[in-house]
Amino acid sequence: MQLKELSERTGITPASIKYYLREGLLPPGEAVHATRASYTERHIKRLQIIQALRHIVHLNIEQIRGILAMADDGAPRLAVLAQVQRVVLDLAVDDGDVTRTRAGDAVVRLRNWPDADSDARDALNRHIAVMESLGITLPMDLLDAYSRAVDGVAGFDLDLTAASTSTDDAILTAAVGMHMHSQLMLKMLALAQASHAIRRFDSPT
Amino acid sequence: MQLKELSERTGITPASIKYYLREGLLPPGEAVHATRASYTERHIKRLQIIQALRHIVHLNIEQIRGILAMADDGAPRLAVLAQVQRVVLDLAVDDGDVTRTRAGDAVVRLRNWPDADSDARDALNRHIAVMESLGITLPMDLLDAYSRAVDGVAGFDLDLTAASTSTDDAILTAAVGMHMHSQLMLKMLALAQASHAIRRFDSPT
DNA sequence: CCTCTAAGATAGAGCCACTATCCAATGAAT
DNA sequence: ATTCATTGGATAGTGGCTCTATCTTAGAGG
Repeated sequence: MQLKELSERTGITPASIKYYLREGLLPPGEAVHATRASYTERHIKRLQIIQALRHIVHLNIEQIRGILAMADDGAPRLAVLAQVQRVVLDLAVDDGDVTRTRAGDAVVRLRNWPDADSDARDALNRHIAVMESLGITLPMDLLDAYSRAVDGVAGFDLDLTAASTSTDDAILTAAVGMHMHSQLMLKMLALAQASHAIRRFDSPT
Repeated sequence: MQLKELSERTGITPASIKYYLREGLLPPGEAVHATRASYTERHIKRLQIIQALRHIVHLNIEQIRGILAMADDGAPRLAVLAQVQRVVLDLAVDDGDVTRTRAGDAVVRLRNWPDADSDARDALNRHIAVMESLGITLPMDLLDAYSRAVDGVAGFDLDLTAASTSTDDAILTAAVGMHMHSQLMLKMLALAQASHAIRRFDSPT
């Protein structure tokens, strides 16, 4: 198919598609000749992934390019997914001068996780430290409950990504899944807080 | 104190402070006379809140104004905190045409939460529906584990916000707390996934 | 031959959160 | 008394980001 059809089938304007081509997010179509290119179903899928990463997960163009470039360079799937994690966790965040805790390490031991991925563990340690420095204490039994919940879902998510036929699919599943779980937590927390507030202030039993 | 000192003590440029004044995020200082105004500690605190809501929670100016305007209008603290929730949950999100589930209601029953806040419950129902529509299934025992974890922290957070001496403090605690918990979940999930992946692919026991 | 569409290049638009400049007014410092 | 610093108020400009539009050249199919 050519550009126009690609645009119609994805709902993305030709101008935007050209932009994504320029930015290297979308691989060029096969050049039939100098002024005609042909695109495939893979391009449609790729555009859907770009849309999801942009507008659901809220990544910027550069972050998306970094992930997709790895995939296009034929990097092993696990490496690509590690990159997805790194970007979604936003490891570039500057935590400043908080004194680290080792609470994350404790979680790893508690859950009996193999502690190889130091990126994610460091991110967790840093994050817990930041929360503590903000006066949000995290007792071990809370970390226990969180990690237990997350332990269950991780195996399942892994099945999902492993079942993905293409690396592109795996990227989408992983990124959207992480984001959605985090948002789910936000919504549950809100509901829990609202419920507790009602119980505490509205019913002086 | 006057503007210059306010700027020095918060590290925010006078130009930005004027901008926040213009946008109605920061109440004007008490006018000593036509060309001199005096600011108080409250203004310092307010600026810190604005910074946190902007750069940690990533709210935009309009969202911040909506929240702070309620506080300045003397709205009851619970109403202001409900607004904080609404904004952080981003209820404006357009979920489109997913068929709702009642899984959120089930969670409410399971946890024995009083089901008065329909905003948060609707948000949860919608979110679960969106996840299901994306192929992310959420078995009841996962929702059980999530909600159990969150149930514990909600009471504690409520203590924190209740202990806040000012509504401004309560806003800060609530907004930053919600955001931080959600990010914590993201980081734990990443670590769990990494651990599962290692266990599955690196040790073919 | 005429029209459609392509690639490629470049420029412009629109939003957002600042940031800078200019002004008249005015108390404070010397 | 005069100079200086600073204010409120107004207005305009900047920089980053994601598109969006225009223009050119060129080939293909009807």
